[in-house]
Amino acid sequence: MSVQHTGPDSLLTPSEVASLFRVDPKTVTRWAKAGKLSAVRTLGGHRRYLESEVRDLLAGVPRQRPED
Amino acid sequence: MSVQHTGPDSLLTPSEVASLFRVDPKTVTRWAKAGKLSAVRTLGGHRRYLESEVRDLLAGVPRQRPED
DNA sequence: ACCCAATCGGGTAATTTGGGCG
DNA sequence: CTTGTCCAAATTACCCGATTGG
Repeated sequence: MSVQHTGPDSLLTPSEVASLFRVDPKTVTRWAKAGKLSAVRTLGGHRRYLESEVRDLLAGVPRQRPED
Repeated sequence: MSVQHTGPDSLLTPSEVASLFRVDPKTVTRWAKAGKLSAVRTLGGHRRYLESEVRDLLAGVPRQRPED
């Protein structure tokens, strides 16, 4: 039996994230490129986003920023 | 004499790998055919993947590529 | 031997990527 | 500076019937 890890990092596709934010998928890509959103890459280069992080962002939770 | 392996060689099914990457199981098959992912074959021809390798790939660890 | 979900194959739509432009 | 759109190329998703796994 395998135990579920503490961090269930379910992934979202670009279009799914885009729909949640009511934005074009390309915009989500820009956020990832800008480091505003962390992304996992498929072996083909497509991005998958952490659902937990997206939910936090949608809820208005500010992302951990490098010290100013 | 020991036949000890250097690492845990637990195997994952195509659908398990697909879930981890949030892709279709067929896509995982293409990765294997493309040599991006090493696969073990069952006697019936079904593929099984190395958990350790999959975890490395998910973490962004580039695969050791055959010499060009 | 039976059941049924999963994984073969192939083929064809739908997404995604990246760059550049407005 | 951020977002939306156009384009071509690459990657991925869904369709089928047949075989395999447990």
